[in-house]
Amino acid sequence: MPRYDFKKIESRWQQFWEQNQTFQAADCVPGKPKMYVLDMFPYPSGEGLHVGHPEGYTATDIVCRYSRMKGMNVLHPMGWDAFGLPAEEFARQKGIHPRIKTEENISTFRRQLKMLGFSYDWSRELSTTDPDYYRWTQWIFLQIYDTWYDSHCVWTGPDGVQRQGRGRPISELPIPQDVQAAGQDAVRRYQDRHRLAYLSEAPVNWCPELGTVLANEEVIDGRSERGDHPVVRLKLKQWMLRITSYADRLAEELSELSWPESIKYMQRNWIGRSVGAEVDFRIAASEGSFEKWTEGRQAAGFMNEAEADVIRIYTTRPDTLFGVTYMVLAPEHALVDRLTTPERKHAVEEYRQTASLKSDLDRTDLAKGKTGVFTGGYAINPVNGERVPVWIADYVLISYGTGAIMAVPGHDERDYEFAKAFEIPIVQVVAPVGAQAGPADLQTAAFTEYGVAVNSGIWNGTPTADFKISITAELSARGLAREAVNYRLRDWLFSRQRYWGEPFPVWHELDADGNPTGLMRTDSPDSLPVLHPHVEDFKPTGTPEPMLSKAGDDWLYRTDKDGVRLKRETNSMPQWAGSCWYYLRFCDNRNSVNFIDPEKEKYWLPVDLYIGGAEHAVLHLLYSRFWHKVLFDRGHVSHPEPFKRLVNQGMILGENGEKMSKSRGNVVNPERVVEHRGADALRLYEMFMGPLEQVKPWQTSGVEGVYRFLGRVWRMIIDDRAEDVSLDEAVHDIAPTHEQLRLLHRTIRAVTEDIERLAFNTAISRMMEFTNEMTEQTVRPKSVLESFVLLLAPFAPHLAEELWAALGHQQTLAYESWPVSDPAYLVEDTVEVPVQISGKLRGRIVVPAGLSAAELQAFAEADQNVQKYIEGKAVVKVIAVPGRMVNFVVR
RNA sequence: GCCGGAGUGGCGAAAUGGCAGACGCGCCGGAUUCAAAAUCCGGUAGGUGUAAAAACCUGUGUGGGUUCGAGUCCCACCUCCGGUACCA
Repeated sequence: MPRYDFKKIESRWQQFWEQNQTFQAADCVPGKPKMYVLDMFPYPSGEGLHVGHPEGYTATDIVCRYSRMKGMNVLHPMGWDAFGLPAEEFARQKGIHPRIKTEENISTFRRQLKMLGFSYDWSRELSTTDPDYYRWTQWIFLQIYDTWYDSHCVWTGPDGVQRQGRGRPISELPIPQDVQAAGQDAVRRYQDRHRLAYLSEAPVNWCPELGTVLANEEVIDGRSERGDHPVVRLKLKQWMLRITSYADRLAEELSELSWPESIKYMQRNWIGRSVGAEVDFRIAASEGSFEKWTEGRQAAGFMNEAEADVIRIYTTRPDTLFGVTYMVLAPEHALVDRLTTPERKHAVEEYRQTASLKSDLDRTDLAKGKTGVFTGGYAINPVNGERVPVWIADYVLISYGTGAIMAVPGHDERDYEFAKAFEIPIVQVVAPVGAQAGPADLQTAAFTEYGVAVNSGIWNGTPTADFKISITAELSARGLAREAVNYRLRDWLFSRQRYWGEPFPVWHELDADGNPTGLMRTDSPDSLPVLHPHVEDFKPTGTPEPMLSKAGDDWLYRTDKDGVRLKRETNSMPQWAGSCWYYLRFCDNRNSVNFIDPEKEKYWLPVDLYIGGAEHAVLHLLYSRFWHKVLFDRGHVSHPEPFKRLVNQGMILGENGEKMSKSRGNVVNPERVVEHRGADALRLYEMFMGPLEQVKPWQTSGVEGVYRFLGRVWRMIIDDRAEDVSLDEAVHDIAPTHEQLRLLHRTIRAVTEDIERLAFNTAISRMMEFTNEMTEQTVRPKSVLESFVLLLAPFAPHLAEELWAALGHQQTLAYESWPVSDPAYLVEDTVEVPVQISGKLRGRIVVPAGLSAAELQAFAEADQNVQKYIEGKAVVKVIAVPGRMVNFVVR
C-alpha cells in the first residue's frame, strides 16, 4: 500500500471495531471513573446526514476516545428521535406507513454515522418509536399523571439537599372535608384538578395546515416553527403538564450547572419569574358601600378567590397605585359582561369578537397601535377611593397574571401608548432621582425607572423600592392585596392530533348514552405499551379531531371489569416526549421490568458532557429537566439535574457565509466528503475549522489542507514507495535525542490541555507542527512516533489504528494509555526575551533560562540595539519579568 | 426596543495584560519531472528604506481612558450574528 489509502484503512478498522465490539461499555465497573458523554440524538430525516451533525459528534467522539485512554469507563450512545410530522406527511402523500419510512431513514443515518467511525456503543441504540421504548415514555407519563405538587413540602432528597416543594403521589393529596363529603366522584375530580398532567379547555394554537395544536414554544410570530404555517387561536380540550409548579426549581437549580451562561440566561428569561402584588379593585356599581366592603376585608383578610364583583389585578409596581387612571381587562375576562353598560354593550361585543379571531400574528402585527374599548364600568382604587374607568384591550393577556391590570400611563410604556391613543389622563407619581432629578417629562414618554413617590399623599418622597414593600404590606394588612409571584412560563400543552406520536395510556369513562363523564382511568403499567391502531389513510381530519379517532372500535372502546364503558384518549404526545428521557434509557436500554435499573442510574447519571445545537436552549432542555425533576421527586432518579455540562456547537455555514439550505444551493454533503477525502479528513477538518462553539463557514480547500496533513503523517511513518505497508527507512528503533523528546513532550502537553479545553483546532495545529518538524528528521525514533500516533488517535482514529499496527502492535490502541508529558523535557536551556524601550519593541535577546530579574536586565543592557536607545537618556524605570520581557522606561 | 456574542492579513483562524498574525488555505518563487499530477524547499500584514541586509514607521471595527506595556481591562459609539418582544 504505497499511498495513504483511506478507503481501505477506514473500512478495515470500522469492521474491526464492530466485530470486536471495541466500544461496548460495561455498566458499573468498580475502580474506574465513569464518563457519560452524550450527543443530542438526531431526528432521522429523509435528507440524511448534514455537515452540522458530525461537528458535535466528532467533538464528543474525541472526548470519549481520549477518556478511554485516560482509563475511564465511557458511555457513548446513539439513538433516534424518530416520531414527528415529516414521516407522517410522507405517509399522507405516498400511503406508506410512517414506521416504514422512519426505519428506512434510520438505516441511512446509521450507515452514515458508522461511516464516520464514531466510537458509539451500538448495542445501546434506541429509537423513540420502538414500542419497547415508548412503553416507558407512556409509563413516565403515568408517573406525571399520578403526581401532584405539594408546594409546602420541605424535604431532603437523595442528593442531601433540602428543598421546598415536591411532586408527591396523588393518593397523598389532602382532600378537603366538603369534597370528601360530596362522594367518590367529587374526590376523583378534585384529584384530577391537582395532577401534574391534566385536561384543560383553553385557547390553544391550532395550525390547520399541520392539523395539530402547537405549544407556545413551537409558535413564532404567529406561525408554526415547523413549516411556517399560520396558527390560529381556538378553544380546545387539551392535555397540559404543570411545568409551572417547577418554575422556581427550574430557574434556581440552573446555577449549579456548567452550561453556557447565555443558555442559562435564556432559560431564566423563558421562565420569567416576577415578584409583585395582587390588588383587589371593587367594581363601583356593586351592592353596598365601598367602606363597608373594606371593613369586611379588614376583618376577613385577603381572600383566595375574590368576590364576584371584584377585579383582581397583578402588578410589579404597587408603588404606582396613585397613578392609576384606568384599568384593562383581557377581552376574555369573566367580569367583562358584568362591567359593560347597556350603551357600551355593542362596542364591547364587537371588540371581543375581533380579538377572539385574531391569531398571535395579528396581535403582534398590530402592536404598533393599541386597540381597546371602554366598558362603561368603573372600579374603585383601594388606595384613594377614586373611580377608575375599566376598559378591555387585547394588550392584556388572559393567560398571564390575573388577566386584568391597573393602568399607570405615567410609568408604563404600554399604558402610556394606550392612554395617548385614547386621550386618557396621565398622572405622574414617580419622580426621577440622582443625576436626572427633577420632574419627568411625561409629554413624550413614560418614566419607567425607579425614583421617589410624588402625588401619592402621605407616601410622597418614599423611594420606589421601599414604597413597593410598604404599600403591599399596608394593603395586605387591610385584606386588599397580597404579595404575588408570576411566571412568563405557561403550563406545557402536551397533546397533538397526529398519528405518529405516542398514544396516551388513558381512557375516558362513558355514561349510559355514550357521552364522556369527565372521569378517566389509565392503562395499568404492565399493560403498556399502548400501540398505534391500524389506520387506512394518513390524511389529517381537517378538524381538531385527532387522527387516532379514525381507529377502529376495537381500539377505541372497551368495557372495564366493573362494566363501565370506556373510550380511549385519541390525542398523541408531542415529539418532545421521547427526547425528554432518552439519556436515561441509554444506560439500560434492554430492561423489560424497569425504565432504568436504579443501580445503573446511580452509576451513569448525570450526563458528564452533553453537546448539541443551541436551538434546543429552551425547549428540549427545559422539558427534559422538568421530567427529570418529577422523576427525582418520585424517587425514580437520584440526581436533581440530568446534564451536568452542556456545550453548544456553532453552526456551520455554507461556503458563501450564509446558512446552508437547499434554496441557497450551498449545502455540503458529508457523505461526498468522505468519499473523496475520507472520514478522518472530514472529522479533522470539522475540528480544525475553528472553536467548537463558534459559527464558521465551510471551506472545501480547508478539507484539502487536513487531508494533506494526514498524508504527511502517513509518509512520516510509512514507506510510500514500498509494495506493502512497511515502515519508512527513517524510522528506527533507537533512543530519541533530547531535542526529539522535547518536541514530543511539548506536543503531548499542548494536545492534552487543548482536548481538556475542547480546543480541538489548536490541538490539531500542534500535531501539524510536530509532523512538520519530525518529517525533517532523517532518523525518527519509533517510540516517539508511537506516542504521537496515540495523540492523533482520538482525532483520526482509522489512520492512527493503521499506523499503530504498522508500528508492530497487535491490539487496538483504543485502550492504550494516553501519553504523559514529562516536565523534565520541557525545560529550555535558553529563552528568547523581547526588550522594550518605553514600551516599544527594540530588540530580542537570547539568554539562559531561569535568570533573575536583575540578571535579565544586565543581559538586556548589553544588547547593541538597546544601548543605542538608552545612550544619553535617563532610564526612569526598568521592568524585568524573569523569562518574559524587559522594559526600559527612558526620558 | 431590550438582552447576549463577535469584529484581527486575500480567507479559516492563533495569542495566562508582555515578541500580533502560530497552524492551515490561497498566492509567489524554486526543486523533482520529457511534461503534468502528487510531493518537497523557500517567501508571504502594509509601508519607508537597502544592491541585499540592518533599521524604522503604521497596523487587531471607531474614538477616548487605565497601565511601564492593551487584540486582551474600563467608558462611549458603529457594524454583523443569535435570542427575545405587549408577561403588567
